[in-house]
Amino acid sequence: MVSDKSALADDAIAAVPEPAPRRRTRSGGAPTIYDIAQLAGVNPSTVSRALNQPGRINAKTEARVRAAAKELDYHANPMARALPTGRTNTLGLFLADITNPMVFDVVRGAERAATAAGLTLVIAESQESGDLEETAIERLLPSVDGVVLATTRLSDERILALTRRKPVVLMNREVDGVTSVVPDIGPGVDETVAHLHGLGHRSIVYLSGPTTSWMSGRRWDALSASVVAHGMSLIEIGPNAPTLAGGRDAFARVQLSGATAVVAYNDLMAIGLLREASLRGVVFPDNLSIVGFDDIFGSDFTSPPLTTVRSPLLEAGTRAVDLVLHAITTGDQVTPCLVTGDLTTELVVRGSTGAPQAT
Amino acid sequence: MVSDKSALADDAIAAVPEPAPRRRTRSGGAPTIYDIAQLAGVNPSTVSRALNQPGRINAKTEARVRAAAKELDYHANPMARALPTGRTNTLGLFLADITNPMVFDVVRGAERAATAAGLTLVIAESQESGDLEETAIERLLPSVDGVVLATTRLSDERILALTRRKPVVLMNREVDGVTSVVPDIGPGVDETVAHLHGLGHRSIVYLSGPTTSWMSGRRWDALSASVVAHGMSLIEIGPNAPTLAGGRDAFARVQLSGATAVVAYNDLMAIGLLREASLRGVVFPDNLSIVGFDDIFGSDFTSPPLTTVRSPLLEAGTRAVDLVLHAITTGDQVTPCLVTGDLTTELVVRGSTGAPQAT
DNA sequence: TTGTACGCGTTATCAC
DNA sequence: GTGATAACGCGTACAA
Repeated sequence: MVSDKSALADDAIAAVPEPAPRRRTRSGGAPTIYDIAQLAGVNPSTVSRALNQPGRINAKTEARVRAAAKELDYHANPMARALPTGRTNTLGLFLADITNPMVFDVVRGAERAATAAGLTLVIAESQESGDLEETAIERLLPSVDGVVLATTRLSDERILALTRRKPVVLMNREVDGVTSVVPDIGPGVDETVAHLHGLGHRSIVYLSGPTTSWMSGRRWDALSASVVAHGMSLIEIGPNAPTLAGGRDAFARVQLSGATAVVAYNDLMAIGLLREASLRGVVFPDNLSIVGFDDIFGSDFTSPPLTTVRSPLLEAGTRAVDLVLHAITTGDQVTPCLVTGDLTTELVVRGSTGAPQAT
Repeated sequence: MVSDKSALADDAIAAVPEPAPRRRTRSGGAPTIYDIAQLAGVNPSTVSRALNQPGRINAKTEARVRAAAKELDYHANPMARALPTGRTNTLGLFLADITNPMVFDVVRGAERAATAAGLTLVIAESQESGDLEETAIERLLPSVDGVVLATTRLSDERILALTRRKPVVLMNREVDGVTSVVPDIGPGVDETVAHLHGLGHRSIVYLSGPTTSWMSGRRWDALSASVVAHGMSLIEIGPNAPTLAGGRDAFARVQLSGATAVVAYNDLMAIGLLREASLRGVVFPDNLSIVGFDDIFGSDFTSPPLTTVRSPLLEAGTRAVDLVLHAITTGDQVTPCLVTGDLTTELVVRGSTGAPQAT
């Protein structure tokens, strides 16, 4: 059920030296504190102390223990350690799609905070599948001290249920009773609408993401509000896959709509649309203006470069992990909250937007 | 040391309903088979069997156990399970830089193979730091059944040492005694050199990556061999950081060298150089031709689009995990080998290469 | 079919 | 300062 030999067959396989012998101790497993204890002539519990509470033990004994540990290439088993302590020193970051460059900054921010706290960050992604996400979380949850759901596709109920098992922080989504970090899209969206209005556009098409994306809904809401304030109109085309292909496939409908300005749910879609439109002879920004969200890797080297709403994703990732850490250290007794304040968005104007030219 | 309260202060924090109560059983921890046993009126070991060996137990008892488990929202603790069995059903994928789009396909390939085998893939990245990689591996190794090192910065010795602890498969690198998966760069490089030669170039500059990158050295070797065969010359500029910035920063030296054609260690560097050069007035491909490696996300929408050597990264990721799986199931008694055969590379010609124009 | 008892590697709580 | 011993949650021979 696991793998077949064919993986090893028929290829250009060059045999190499000796198949290194694994393991070197009695039980056949990795060296344990018992092995060290025996080698150093002390009690296993002394070994544990020597390694975890430096100084609180006879210097000579400690040295002997450390020497033995080094010789055996000993490494504490985190799982055995987690059993009595209940702590794994590990944090889980769950992503829906690791091939969306938008996660770069989230990961980096989370990593920075985790590393600073001496914790290891493990990343799992679900390929946009709620089921895969479900099982990944189920498997990993007991092995981590806390969790950040960066772009979850789970239902509100499932998320709330997780909350009762481990500290959970949500990103880019709000669920009642769950701590979450979501940048304030208001400023960026207002800038966008004002920018388009100033260029002469009177109507905007919103290319929405998946219906399971909470953030896609919020961006629509923010656009709606802002558009009204500017006396403009707004129509939705969607839902679409939040990918290059999703944007590309929406081109026909966009053209049919006669839109002069499109705001896409994210940069991937915006770029997908922009490239397909260019291929079909659309001239940017004369015939069409496009705005995306996230300011991802690559959004500044399309032709023309993409105007987009930038979010402080690195900050957000850091903040999310900090909140998990806080929940862990305070014994999980933290009031669910929504962090939004200084995480604001801004419009980055590039070449994909301009005044509509009468045809 | 872990986090300060400031993370929670001063921001726009909206308090939300009840801080959900965590945990619901005696010991204060997550529900265990003991809780289920008590609720179902059976022995803990019966619970274990009912859950792991469906059918091999009284149907009525099993039903009762399952009902109790569902009611308590029971989830087996993978760490406690791993202790007696020695298996975690988890694979580790280690990356040097998750912000390099080159990892997209590697991750997807690895995920596909892991999921097919019923295992969960956890990803860890080291931000190009050998030390961070070291500690991440140290922490995670005991918690996984096997490991894929996709772009490791570890020394040969350290890698070989890991081999003695858990099944390890290397990607994009060869180390004596370690199983590895490395695409055959020969064809792609030969095509590249022939392509440039055909355009009229007589000299090539190689923008090398970090000295810790094994693959950077191999690409140099392959270029050397091919260049000689074509009666061309080759010079190296480097080492450089394998990033956009690395390519950008190399521009001055490239210009100084008077090169007409540059082959960069990877697409990130190629794109960085291309963009900087464009900014400085270089006209592509008349003044300069650039070729990258990997065919990453975004390499097809630079101006001009990037000519690059594509590797079967998805295939390679799948293959690497299959090999780990094989090592696990056969009890680790696998001869180290090198898979290279059907993993071949090819040149993707785009607009960044052309005939050099006399100035 | 089900219960008993032990081990997995570590930490923590006792004595000494 | 150090040694013995009991958990931690689960799997599993072995006995019943």
